[in-house]
Amino acid sequence: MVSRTRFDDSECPVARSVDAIGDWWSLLIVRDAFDGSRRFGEFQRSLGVAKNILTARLRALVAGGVLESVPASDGSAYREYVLTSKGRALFPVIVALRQWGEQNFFAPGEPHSQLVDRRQGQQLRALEVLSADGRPLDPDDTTVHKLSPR
Amino acid sequence: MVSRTRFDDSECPVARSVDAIGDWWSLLIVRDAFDGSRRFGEFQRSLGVAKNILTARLRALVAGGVLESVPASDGSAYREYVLTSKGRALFPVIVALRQWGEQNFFAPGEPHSQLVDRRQGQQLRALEVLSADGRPLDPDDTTVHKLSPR
DNA sequence: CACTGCTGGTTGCAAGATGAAACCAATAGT
DNA sequence: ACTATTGGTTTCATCTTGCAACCAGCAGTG
Repeated sequence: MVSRTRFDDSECPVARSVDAIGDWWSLLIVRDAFDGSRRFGEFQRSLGVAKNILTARLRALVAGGVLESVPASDGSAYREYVLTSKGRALFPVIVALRQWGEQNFFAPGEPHSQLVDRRQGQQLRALEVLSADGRPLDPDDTTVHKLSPR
Repeated sequence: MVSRTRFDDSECPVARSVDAIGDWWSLLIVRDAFDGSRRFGEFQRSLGVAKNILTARLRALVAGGVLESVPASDGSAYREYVLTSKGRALFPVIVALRQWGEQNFFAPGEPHSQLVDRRQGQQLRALEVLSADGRPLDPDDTTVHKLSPR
């Protein structure tokens, strides 16, 4: 069930990422994990996903090294699912999706959950794609080089 | 088939984004669009996806305002699919996924396609999540506020 | 114009994925 | 000791996916 290369386009890092995450539910699981969810039941109630699906996705995320299963922090005999460092590295992905959603799918003034800096309670700065020397880049300012050697 | 709210968690911008994109194929279509693909056949050859699936995804992306269908630029009677401004705004999402893939799914020195600054041919700077005043933020430095009023 | 191949699809069907619900074992609370 | 909760598994009906065959409209060729 590790399901190699659904997208055989695998010299592209985007395709490998997509393949590693698995599906949309998995991404929402990761989002909830960033937001503090750790237990099976928390994910299930938060997402409203069927339990068999959740089971499969959690297992896949653990197998893929995005989550790991650790003994529960409250001393009970249950287990918890926490982000690995690889999983935490998905932070910019989630933030990018969040900002795209905020900017395109909410009417002005429509309420929505908001990700804020814990220190100051402020909204985050919009992500910027920058060149090596710090210039902001549009899509048109970039090209893809196929198969770059080291 | 506009398929509203597969994820009823829809006060969350991440969920709305995910719902708007549709599925992984759609995301790879968008990636190819950033890389210059415009024609049905280009997407199909590049992705290796079944034609009926590609038809459905292109239609959904057009319906969702991510792509638009315009007369072909080469004077032929065919049509092309180009990113709208909403679609171009997905650039940070694609870049974030690409960087995550590069950093986690390629052995050092393993060749992969690379996104570079067209001006200087350099790799891009890694995306950073920043606070309003420009401090780099870890996941732990942030919290989600539910249902912020404007 | 006739012919031929490409482009951009549609349709039908088999196989796989998904989701709801029932069931269940182990744990925790009382 | 009893009961509720947690974290699943199993079953089954349904939806989605993907392959392959087919096809209509365009484009280039003689």
